Amino acid sequence: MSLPDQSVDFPGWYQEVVKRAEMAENSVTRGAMVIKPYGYAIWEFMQQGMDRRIKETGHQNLYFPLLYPLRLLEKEADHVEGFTPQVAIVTHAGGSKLEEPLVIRPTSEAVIWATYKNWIQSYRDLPLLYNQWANVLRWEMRPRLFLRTTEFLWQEGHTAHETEQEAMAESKMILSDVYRTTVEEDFAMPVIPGRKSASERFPGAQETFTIEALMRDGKALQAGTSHYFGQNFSRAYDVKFQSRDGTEEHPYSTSWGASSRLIGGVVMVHGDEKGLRLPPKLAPYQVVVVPIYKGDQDKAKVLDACNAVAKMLDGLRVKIDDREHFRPGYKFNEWELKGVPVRLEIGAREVDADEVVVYRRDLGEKQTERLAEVGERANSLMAEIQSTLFDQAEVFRDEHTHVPESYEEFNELLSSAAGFVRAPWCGEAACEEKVKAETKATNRALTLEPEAMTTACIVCNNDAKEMALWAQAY
RNA sequence: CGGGAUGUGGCUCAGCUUGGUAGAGCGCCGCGUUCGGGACGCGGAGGUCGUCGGUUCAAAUCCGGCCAUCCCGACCA
Repeated sequence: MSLPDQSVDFPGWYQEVVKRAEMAENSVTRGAMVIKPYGYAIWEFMQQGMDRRIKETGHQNLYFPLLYPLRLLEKEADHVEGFTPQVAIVTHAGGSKLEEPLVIRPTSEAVIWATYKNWIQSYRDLPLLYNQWANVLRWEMRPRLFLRTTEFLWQEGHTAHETEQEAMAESKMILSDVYRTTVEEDFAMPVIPGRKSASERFPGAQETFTIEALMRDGKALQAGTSHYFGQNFSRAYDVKFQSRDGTEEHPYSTSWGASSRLIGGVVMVHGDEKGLRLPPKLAPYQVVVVPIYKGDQDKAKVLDACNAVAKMLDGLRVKIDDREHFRPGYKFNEWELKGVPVRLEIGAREVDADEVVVYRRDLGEKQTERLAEVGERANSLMAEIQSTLFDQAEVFRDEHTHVPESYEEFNELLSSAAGFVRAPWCGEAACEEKVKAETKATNRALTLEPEAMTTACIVCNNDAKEMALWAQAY
């Protein structure tokens, strides 16, 4: 009945929570999951918040096909090299072999740039600020629910710009105004924004920006990435426009994505020994009302009171759990497992006294409230719980961010997945490889803007060029 | 794709060593008693024991092939 201990078996705990909370389960298709209604509802609330911000920053949604010719993927050298190992290819259809194989999109730069070629002739056609919500397929050896599955859901933005400055500004703006705000405000997950080192960059990108979050097991999760491509894709796909000066130029481009993996993140950042703890902004039910009665004489009275209270919670997502075949204690445990932020308990005692028992999942505390004030109280609790979860995660993150003095200490911290480790780096891939081989940890992010360094690389002791954030990662 | 393990009702597993009528807990269905932190009693449904072959009078059990899944490594949102 109880969950595996987080500190003993974190992967087991995660798997159990996701299954028992009815978020998702493994499917008959190896590596691909079934997202169940409770998990999909969380995805929809994430989607709403992010979609709103994408549109507020001037983008429009559109949709490109799931399949596109393999030869398109092959046009950008780094891009194809990066994705080939994970691409599924359709070779047969309509009862015969296809003349030209089609890839199932692992990402859509190829098909989009092959199309943008037709849409861009003049600087007057720019910028193109488009986004799509889609599923993508990347073959996985070792799948894990939400975190790593062969098929996953995401949004991918693809923009084209007149100038380098404009494209660079776009990719940074998305990181801060869409990803960081969505993840921090809606997911209550504090993140560290940064740049990826060359080895961690998206295939084909000149610069990749990231937001990194810390899970409760001390491992990092990349929560969203935004890429600056320069002219890589416009050159590879032969897209040109006539500039204000009349010259012919390749546009500058970006792409950016965040996926259903974030749902795994919310589990691993906020979950505890009782299960999920959902931030109110993502919770399918923000308040659950549990009626408590013995026999039939109290039943009508109590249920009436529950309905009356639910009406006072106008604007909140409320569930009255009036199932008769479960006792209250069972329901308490179930809704705590599912992470519902607030539970109201209403029995004959409360009805007679014009009171309600209020349980908050974030702190695990019960309080008795005046019935007349429960509407107002529930509303203020939503904001309180949202910020408490963020604050708790931030304290955890800060307590698990280390600045080692020596390579020995650095190695020990990373090997034991003690959290984020800040340490100067010379910029050489050889040092990243050594760290990965010895500790399993990778370079998660560099400071958003490069800063002048006067110290030595923690790994090789040569002059440091960057301050880097290191961690084991999902 | 390399190394290790496992396949038995929906789930978790026992039974296999020593071949002989397929079991438990949870879940599910019915009835009743319960109901303020995961209730209990009684009755019931549900399994070609992963698969194909071999040995044997007889195979969940012994032998071999295949398939699948899980864990550990290289890849990844």
